[in-house]
Amino acid sequence: MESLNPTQRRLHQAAFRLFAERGTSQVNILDLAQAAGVARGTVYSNIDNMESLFEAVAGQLAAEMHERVSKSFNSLSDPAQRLANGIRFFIRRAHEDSQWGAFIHKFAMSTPALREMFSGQATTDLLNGLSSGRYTFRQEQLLSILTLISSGVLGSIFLVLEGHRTWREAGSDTAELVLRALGIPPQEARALATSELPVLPSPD
Amino acid sequence: MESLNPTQRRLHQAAFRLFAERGTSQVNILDLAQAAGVARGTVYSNIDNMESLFEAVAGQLAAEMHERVSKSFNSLSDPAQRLANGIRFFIRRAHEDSQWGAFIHKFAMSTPALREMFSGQATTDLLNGLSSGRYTFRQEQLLSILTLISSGVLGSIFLVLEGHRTWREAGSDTAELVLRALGIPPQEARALATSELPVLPSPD
DNA sequence: CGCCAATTGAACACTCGTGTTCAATTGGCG
DNA sequence: CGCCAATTGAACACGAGTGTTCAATTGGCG
Repeated sequence: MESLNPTQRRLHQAAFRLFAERGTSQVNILDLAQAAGVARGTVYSNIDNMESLFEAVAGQLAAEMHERVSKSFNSLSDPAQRLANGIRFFIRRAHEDSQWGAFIHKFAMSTPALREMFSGQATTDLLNGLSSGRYTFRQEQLLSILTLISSGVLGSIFLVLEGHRTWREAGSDTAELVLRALGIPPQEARALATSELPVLPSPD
Repeated sequence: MESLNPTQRRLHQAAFRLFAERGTSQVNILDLAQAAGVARGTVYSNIDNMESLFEAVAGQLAAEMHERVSKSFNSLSDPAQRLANGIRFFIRRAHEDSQWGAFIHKFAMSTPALREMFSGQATTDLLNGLSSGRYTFRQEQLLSILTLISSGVLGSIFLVLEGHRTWREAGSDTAELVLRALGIPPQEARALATSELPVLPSPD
């Protein structure tokens, strides 16, 4: 992952936009060149192929989001509050940057870097919450729970992108439902899910 | 939706298989012809184009599943038991017929017929359960709940297809978590989610 | 100013897929 | 047996995209 020159940066940004809007298979070299404001020849001399470009873009997005969420979690110790906030961070960001949302919604499950972004932090938090008695579930269910959370967040992002719900509604609903599923009492689940949501820290 | 002659039936079956395995954009006419054991010319004289073929296949699948699930529900009045069974029907079937599972997982959200299959029955059951006091959620949350259920089932199907969990585990976990999210007491949620699951009735 | 690396954009040769046409073949049925 | 509709498979004419090459142009910098 060499650092990028200005032309490569423009290509990556344009690629991100096009992938988000159309999906990988609908983006060709000419589109990319035009979107980046660059000649076709320049594309070939700056990237290897679409596939590695996609991996690079997805990896960058995953790393950036993971870092910002982790940073925000430094000041939170309660696993349930972290989970409620994590869920809402993703949903709010999808609303604030619909290209980001569309990209996540399309590709979150399709490449390891993005899957990891979703479940990495959550896994340890779930286990912490379980051993501290905050959650009540059986440990064998961990994978099913992670899946429900990831899928649920993606579904909510879709809802928000389509305009069926606001990010606040979708975010707090999803967080509340997940917490209830994990054994948090309804009233507390609701409080955690509707608490003030901090600004996501900026990356380095 | 004219009824199909034998050649068309073979084409639809082959298309179903290929769509499930590769996704729509990776299936071309020649592949389809070979998979159906038919000449390329025969394809063109039996179907209009890939898109309408896909719609037909998806519509047929949705109608068949919807009918079978509805039939099974005739003998169940408890909305929570219906929901637990509905969730597990989908997950078990994905296991028993992995092509079916792959098809659903890829396309469940991409065409109206399949979306309807997922949420049609569930909507009325959720509202019944709410007004009968079986569930505790706020009515504005209905859409978020439907999304969580649909997404969760799809995620579980993926887990089962990948071999990360058995259908029994994924099915009962998902049903249990959803019921808990809806306010069913944990112990009862578990009982409903692990109850004997009837055979899915055959279509007409 | 003049150098040099990067960019430009046209031209090529290629692959793969679509959709059409059509003469020849097949096979089920009266 | 012979008819006729369906199937076959090859041949066409396209269009779209890939990846390469390269002479000409640009523009930042010493």
